[in-house]
Amino acid sequence: MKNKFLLEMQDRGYLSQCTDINKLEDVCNRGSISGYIGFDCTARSLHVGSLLQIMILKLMQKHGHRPIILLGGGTTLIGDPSGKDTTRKILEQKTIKKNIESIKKVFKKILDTSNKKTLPIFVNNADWLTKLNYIQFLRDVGSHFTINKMLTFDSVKLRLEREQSLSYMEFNYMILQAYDFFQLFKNKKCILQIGGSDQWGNIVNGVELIRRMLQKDSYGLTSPLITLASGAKMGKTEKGAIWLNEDMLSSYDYWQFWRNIDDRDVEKFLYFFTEINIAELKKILDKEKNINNLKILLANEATKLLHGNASAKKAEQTAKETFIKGGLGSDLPEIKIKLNEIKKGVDLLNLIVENNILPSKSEARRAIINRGIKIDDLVINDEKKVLGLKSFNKKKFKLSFGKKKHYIIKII
RNA sequence: GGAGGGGUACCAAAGCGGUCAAAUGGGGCGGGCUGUAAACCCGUUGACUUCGGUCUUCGAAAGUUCGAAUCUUUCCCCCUCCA
Repeated sequence: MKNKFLLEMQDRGYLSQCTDINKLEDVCNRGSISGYIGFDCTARSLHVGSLLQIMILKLMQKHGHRPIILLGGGTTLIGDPSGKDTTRKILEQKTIKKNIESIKKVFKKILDTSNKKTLPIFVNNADWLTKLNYIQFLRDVGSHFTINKMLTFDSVKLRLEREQSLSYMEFNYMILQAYDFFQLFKNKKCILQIGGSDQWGNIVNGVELIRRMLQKDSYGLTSPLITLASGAKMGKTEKGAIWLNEDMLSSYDYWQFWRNIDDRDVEKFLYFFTEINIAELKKILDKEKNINNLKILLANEATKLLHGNASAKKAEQTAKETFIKGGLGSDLPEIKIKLNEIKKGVDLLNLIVENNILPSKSEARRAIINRGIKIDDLVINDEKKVLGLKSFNKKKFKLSFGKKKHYIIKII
């Protein structure tokens, strides 16, 4: 492979399958192309599970191509059955609109918005999908799909095999996604669709639809599904989802997420989620044998991409202060208590719950019983502890829950 | 439309009149070991509590009973087979 863009895709491990890699290479060699990736709008923020896709868009820019971000305002109304066991709840249009606005922020942060040639384009498929005329659509588009074939796609097949119901609504998802590609091909000269490997079927459908309706070539390519060494899904734990929007997860917590990656995933993630060029990265990996330094590098680089260099450095500094020196880093979440309140005495359980350190008093109590709550590194044994002025003589102290969650308590 | 099976905590799954805030496994959280890792070990996992208890929970509602996740009725939802 000679095309620089595709070569780097491959070297970084972004490449899984392509509908026609040789032809795509020819097209890329001839000049700048536009390619799109679709994103779900089911939440106010994307999480790290979508980060690889964003990295690919960024890589396109690096090599002079234009990324198109399709925010699935229309398809989110339906719900993609790929990889889902059950129908998910249907969102209201209003919510989806809000989600889209919120999600856009992250793209604007990560992607390059200064170069006109590769300026990202945002599209919302609600713009065309919600205007479709059912009969017309069935005739124009539906006629190109056979049920026989649709039944063979994994997204459908798996559901049926597992004897899980699949609504007619969801069954149509793949047609709508194919139609999205068709629209973008026609109106934005978008010749490439990229997606996770679970999207392969949907992407191929789009390529075929374009061929049938316009007799034109388009291309699809997928990135591998990220597998964690632990077997868990990337960033998908219900409780601690790693959100990309800063109002949902602070840059410090984001940095911590990368710092705490499984040893076995570190090298792979350095290729995936940093912009360090490959030759240099290889050198670093060759030289640096201390896995913890590599994790710090990963955390810094990944945080830099999303929150900027200053935030990354601040997070690193805070981590150093907190974990190495056992002190107080400035980036730790701050809890303020008024002087006259502390004079009256502040109930520790209430303090923990009111500041969302734990969701209920019962859990807070349990944490104390399990020796999980510390003040200035001293284990609290008394679940009825009331903090008064005598408890300490500084203006600031550290409240810790477990080994990793620390808070600054500040008296004002 | 007909026949049957089923809906239990974050998930899976047991319980089928009191000893059930509900076995067990997974996940989560905390502790130990370590390197802010993994593996392993231990604890914990509805809420409130003056730590005596109290309140809410087994698809929904109503009922039987001293007492219901467990029995009855109606309703809602899911699955299988037949039409």
